[in-house]
Amino acid sequence: MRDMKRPTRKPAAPRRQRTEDRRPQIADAALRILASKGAGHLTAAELGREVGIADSTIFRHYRDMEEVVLAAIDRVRVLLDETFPPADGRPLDRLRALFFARLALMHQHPEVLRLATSDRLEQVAGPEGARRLRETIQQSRRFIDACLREAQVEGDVPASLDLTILGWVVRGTLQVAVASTAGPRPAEPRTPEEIWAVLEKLLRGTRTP
Amino acid sequence: MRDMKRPTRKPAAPRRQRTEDRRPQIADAALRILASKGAGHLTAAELGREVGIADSTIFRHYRDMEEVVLAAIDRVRVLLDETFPPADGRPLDRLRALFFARLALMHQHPEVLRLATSDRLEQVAGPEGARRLRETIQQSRRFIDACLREAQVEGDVPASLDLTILGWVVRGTLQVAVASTAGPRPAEPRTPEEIWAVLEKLLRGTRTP
Amino acid sequence: MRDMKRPTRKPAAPRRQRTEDRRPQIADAALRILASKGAGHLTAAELGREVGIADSTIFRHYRDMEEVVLAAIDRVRVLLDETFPPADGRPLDRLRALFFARLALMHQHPEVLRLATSDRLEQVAGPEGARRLRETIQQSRRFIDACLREAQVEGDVPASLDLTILGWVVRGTLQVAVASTAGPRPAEPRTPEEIWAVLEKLLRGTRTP
Amino acid sequence: MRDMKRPTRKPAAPRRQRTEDRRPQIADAALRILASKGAGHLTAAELGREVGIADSTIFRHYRDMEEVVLAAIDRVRVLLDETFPPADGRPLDRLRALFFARLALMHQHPEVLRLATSDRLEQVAGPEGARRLRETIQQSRRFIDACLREAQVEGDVPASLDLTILGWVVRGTLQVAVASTAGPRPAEPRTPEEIWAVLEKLLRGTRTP
DNA sequence: CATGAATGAGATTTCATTCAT
DNA sequence: TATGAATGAAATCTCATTCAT
Repeated sequence: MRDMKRPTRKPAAPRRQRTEDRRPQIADAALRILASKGAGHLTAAELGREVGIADSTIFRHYRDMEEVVLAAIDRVRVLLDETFPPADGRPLDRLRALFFARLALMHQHPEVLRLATSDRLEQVAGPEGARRLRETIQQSRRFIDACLREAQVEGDVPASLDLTILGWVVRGTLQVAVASTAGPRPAEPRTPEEIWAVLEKLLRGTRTP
Repeated sequence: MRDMKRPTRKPAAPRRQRTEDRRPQIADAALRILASKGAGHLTAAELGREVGIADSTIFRHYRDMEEVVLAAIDRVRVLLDETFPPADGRPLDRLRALFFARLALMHQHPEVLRLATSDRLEQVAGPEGARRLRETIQQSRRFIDACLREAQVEGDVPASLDLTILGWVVRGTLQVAVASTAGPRPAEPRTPEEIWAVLEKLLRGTRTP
Repeated sequence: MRDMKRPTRKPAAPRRQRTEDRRPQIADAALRILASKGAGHLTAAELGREVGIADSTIFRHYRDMEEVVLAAIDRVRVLLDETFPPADGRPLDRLRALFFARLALMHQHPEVLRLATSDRLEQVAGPEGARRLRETIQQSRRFIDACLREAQVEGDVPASLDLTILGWVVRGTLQVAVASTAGPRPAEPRTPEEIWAVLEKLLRGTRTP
Repeated sequence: MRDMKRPTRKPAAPRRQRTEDRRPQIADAALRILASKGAGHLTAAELGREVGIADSTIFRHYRDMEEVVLAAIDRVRVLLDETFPPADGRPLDRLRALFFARLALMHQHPEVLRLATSDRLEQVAGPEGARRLRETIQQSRRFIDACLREAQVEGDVPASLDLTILGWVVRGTLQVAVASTAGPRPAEPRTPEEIWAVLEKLLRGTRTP
């Protein structure tokens, strides 16, 4: 009710498309709504409006709303998966690559940011969605921890520091950095290079004798 | 009135309490629900069930649901406010004090964690709630930045490192640490001392000559 | 909800009064609300506010809201009853007296107007209230018809005219006159004398040879 | 969505009709309820029962209850508009035509009577409905006044009589006549001809020299 | 006598979902 | 494939009324 006038009508996508084409359209629309208006606005009606079809048509392509959310989550998972760099090279370089790829992804797809950090989505997505989301997050965690472990072995990062906690530092920094630089116009923009430079110095040890 | 049909009224049994007592009970229940089930489950019915009163009774104590959420937010704000240490002492000590206080708070009140990090609560809380929440978050940011700035001036933290980004590191670490150690049974528990030790070493510079 | 702010607090009548005193206060308040805001706003809460007591206190003095409305109706009935002039004198004079008394009453108690003409009140008041209301209206009808009948007998009004229809003319004129001159600031005010003059001329026959 | 619990959905049996058909059905039902049971009973549930659809279905065809009432009012307005006779002919003839048309309308559509005379509908209808209703009433007033003014000019009605008050007489008579002859079984039925005959004689002046 | 707390019924409205066309 | 009509469940909120204090 609050915001009743929504004149943004999509350009009326060509009618009658195949399910194979509609499904990603709907999942993307869900992602967009999730990002711009929040889970509370992700309704069949809103979704239909965004895609340019009737709300009831959603259910020709997905069994129910839960499936739609699941599909949206899976799109995020794919995008996030693509940010994992190849397993070769020096560990801190791999970590930097992930860092850059994540920041870039969040800039191109701010929707993903919301999904990835929204701890509440779990409840929207139901148990299955939560599971998949957790899985993806675990994957990131494992990748980061592996990099750090190797970096300690190779002496790039002081071996005296608790690995788990180092992982928290890296993940936390990434989270806040993404949240602080994505979005319409960040208050204090920093380039990925600047951010990584600081983080790498911290990890390597910054004190010169 | 309207209809004049007055069917069986139940004897209205249970507890009677004063509004002064009920209001915090309701606000706390809201916080608990928010934490355990998410904003989507924060309904008057659920709230009533949690408190042990009828859903309609909620509205004797709060004008509407928005006011309930606002009250819940304010409880969080008070708790968070209390974690700011006095402004004296060395900057990194002040930072550590905040760090410990926040971790302790989140252990005692895991609900707060959810609220404080839920980016979507804004939509639940409405514009006013969002404003208050942002205000509190800004406050933390400013406190941390001030500590880091002083620490740089005093030479505890390398002056060459970008202050803003350092702030992201600290806030991020705190966020992830809280999320990783609060909750029912954390996978890899760490004491606040351990966490802070790592973070402080990173900030001071860990490389020995 | 629409109009939430109602700063008009009554001067806080002395607390603790006897039922005998409270009952008329409540009935009058009901009348006032009915007049100013309509039947839809006649709620126990509003009533309590108007009287200066709690809503639940209403039910110490009246069994339920229906009784309150009934009491309000009875107050109107009393007021209307007092407008019936004595049965002596010439019939058109008696009619004029009623006319004047009714107009005066409606000016002093505009609430009455609303009640008396609100055909819908019947539904608010329930069957009993409707009955009493009809009774009062019947009384007026009979009085007017009696006057007109005698006037015809005495030759003041042409005997050729249908008595029933003449009654409709008189009652209709009275109704519209009251509605048009009562109220805050009537668009085209007329004095009772002016109104009656026209009506009497019509009844007596205005055509001069 | 929110909860994902999807209990037994009934097979959703009865009639399917187009919105174009449903809207007038609903508006008419509203009119009927308004007439028979009063504004207090005009609820979505009652409306649905009257039309034969679920209450929630109302809101597929009208945005909210206010729109329903507005639609009902507009139906009345159309019906009343159609009772205005063409502007030619002698003024008293035009007046008689309106008189007859109104009486006929009220016999065919007794609901209209209630709406047209319900002074409290304004609160049910909201400001916009009240405005439209007032507009229609003004229109009648102006038409009647114009007829009377011309009739005075042409000498059909004594010029000495106050025009405004004459208008009140005519409108009042029409109101009471309608109320007295419409409805299930009027106590003292009169034909439109009989009613008009009396009124016209009064207006023209009945006294023979 | 007075009140504040409590409540069940019901009103409006939203929403996911089904079904006939 | 697409849709509009229909629906039951649930959410928010109002209100008359009861009861313990």
